[in-house]
Amino acid sequence: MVPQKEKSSTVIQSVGKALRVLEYVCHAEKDVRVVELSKALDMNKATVFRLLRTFVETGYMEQDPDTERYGPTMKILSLGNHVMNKMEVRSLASGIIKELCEVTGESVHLSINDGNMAVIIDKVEAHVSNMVSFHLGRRSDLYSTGTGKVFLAHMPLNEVEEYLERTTLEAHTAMTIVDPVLLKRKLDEIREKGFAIDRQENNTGISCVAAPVRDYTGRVVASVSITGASARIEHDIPKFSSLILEYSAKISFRLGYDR
Amino acid sequence: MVPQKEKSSTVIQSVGKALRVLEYVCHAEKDVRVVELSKALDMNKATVFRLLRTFVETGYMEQDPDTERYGPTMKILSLGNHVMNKMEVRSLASGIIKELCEVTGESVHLSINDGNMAVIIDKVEAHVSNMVSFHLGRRSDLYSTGTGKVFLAHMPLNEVEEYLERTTLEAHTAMTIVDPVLLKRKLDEIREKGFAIDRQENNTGISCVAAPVRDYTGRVVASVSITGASARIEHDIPKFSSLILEYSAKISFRLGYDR
DNA sequence: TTTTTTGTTTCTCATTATGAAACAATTCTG
DNA sequence: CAGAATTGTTTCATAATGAGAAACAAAAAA
Repeated sequence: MVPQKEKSSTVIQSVGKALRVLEYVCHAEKDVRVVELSKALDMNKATVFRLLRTFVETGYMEQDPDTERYGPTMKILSLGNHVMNKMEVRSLASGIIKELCEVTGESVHLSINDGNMAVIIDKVEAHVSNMVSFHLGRRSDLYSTGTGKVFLAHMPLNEVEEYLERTTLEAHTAMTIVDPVLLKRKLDEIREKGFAIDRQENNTGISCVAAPVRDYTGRVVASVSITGASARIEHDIPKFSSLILEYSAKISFRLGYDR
Repeated sequence: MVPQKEKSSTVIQSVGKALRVLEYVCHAEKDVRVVELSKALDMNKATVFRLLRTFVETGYMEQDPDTERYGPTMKILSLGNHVMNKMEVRSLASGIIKELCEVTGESVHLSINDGNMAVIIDKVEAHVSNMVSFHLGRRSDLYSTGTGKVFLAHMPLNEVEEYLERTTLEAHTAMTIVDPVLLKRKLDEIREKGFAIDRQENNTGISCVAAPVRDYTGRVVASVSITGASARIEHDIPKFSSLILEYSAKISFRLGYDR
C-alpha cells in the first residue's frame, strides 16, 4: 500500500496497526465501534475487527454487551504504573516535594521529559480551596509550561533548534510564547537565573515556577514546579523562586549531584 | 508451534506476542535485553528483536544507547491516563471523597473492579503525619482488601465460586483470610451491614473501611474506602463505618441510584 | 588467544494477516 | 412499516508478511 517511511526495515506492521487502534480507543471520548475505527484509521473493517478481538482476548479492551462498542480496560493502567514506580527520581523526591507543598501551600508537580513532552510523574496536592492540580501522566508541551521550558533551557542548542523546527508554537492561551526568537531569549534567562516562570502560558489563570533536578552526572533528569492560581503565584515570585531553587537542589543532592 | 487455545479463531498472533513483550518490559525490574526476552517468553531471537524495534519506532520503548537494553517510555502512561480520566464515576465522586477525607482526616481511595483485581482510580491523601496512601493504578487482590471484598460481596454467587476456584488465597499478612468458607461468611456479613472492614489483611499496620458505590441500575460500579494506620482505624470502627456508608451513598446518589 | 554469547541482518518459505465480498442483524428513513 | 442503508461478523482465496534458521559481526568471557 502506502510505502511506509523508507526506514521501515524491521518493523512489524500488524503490531503498528494494533498500537494505532489501542491509542485511538484510549483517547476516544466514548467507546468505539468497528466502522468508526475503520474510517478514522483508514483500515479495513475486518482488520480492525480482528485487532479489537485480539485486545479483548488479551484483556486490554472489553466489549460493552449492550452497545457492542469496544472500550479500554484498566489493564493498561497497570503497565504504566509499573513503569512509573521504577523511576528512582520519583521515590527519592517524594518526601521533599511533600515538604515543599506544605511550606508553600501550593501544589507541587514532578515531571520528566519524554519525547519532547513534559510528563507529570508525581505530585502533591495543596489543600487550599482554589488549588490547582494536574493528574499524573499528564503530557504538556515543553514551550508553554514552566517545567517544559526548564528542559528546553538545558538541552544542547542544536536539539533545541531541531525541536523548534518540527514544532509549531501554538498559542494555548493569550500568554503563550509563540515567537521562537523570544522563546530562546527566555531560555537564556532560565539558564541564568536557574528557574523558569510560566505566566498563564499553558492554562489561563494558572501559573507556575519551576526548576531543574539533576543527577550525579549533572544531567537534568526532572523538573519540579510550584503550581497555583496565577494571582497567588505571580504575587510573590521572589518567595516562590527562592523556594523552588532550594528544594530542587535538595532533590538533586539526593540524586548525587554536588555543587 | 504450540496450538493456542482452541478458540483462537480471529486473534492476531503477532499482536498477542507483541503485548506479551510489552508486559514483560513494563514489569521488568531493569531494562531488558533481546535474549532475556527470547528465553523468558520462549520466542525466537529475531522475532523479539523485530517486536522491540517496532515498539521503539512507535515510541513505546527506547533503547539505552550505552547498555543497548530496551526499556519502556512514558508514552504508556498517557494511554492509561486517558482511560482513567474518562471514567464518570471518578469525576462525580471527586468532590465527595475530598470532603470525606477532610471529615475523617484519613486518606480516601476510590477503586473499581478490573478483571478481579481492585484498581485504585482516584484518591485523596490525608495530611496527618503517619498517613497511608496508595498510588493511582495500584492493583490489589479482591479477597485481601476492604474495597475488594465489597466487590466480591456484591457479585453473583456463581461468579464468586468461579473466582475462588481459580484463585489461591495467599496470606499477604498474618491477618489475610485464607479460608474460602470463612471468606464467604465475611461476604454475607458485608452484604448485610453494607460495609467491609480490612484489618491488616493486605498490609500489616494498615486497615480500612469500605463501602460500595452503585449506579442508576443498582450495579456496584466502584468502592470507596477510608484507609489509615490500623491503630486509628480500628479504634473507632463505628464512626468510620457510618461515615463510609453516608459518603458512598452520596456518590451513588450522584450516579442516579435512589433508595 | 579461542570460545561463547550477544545483537543484528539476510534469506527463504509457509504461515498468516489481509481485503473483498457475502452474510445476517440492526438501524435509519421515507 | 417497508425498504434502504449501515452495521458487526464470517468466509475465502491470495499474496504479502512475519517467522525461523542460519550467518554475521561485535563484544564478552574463558
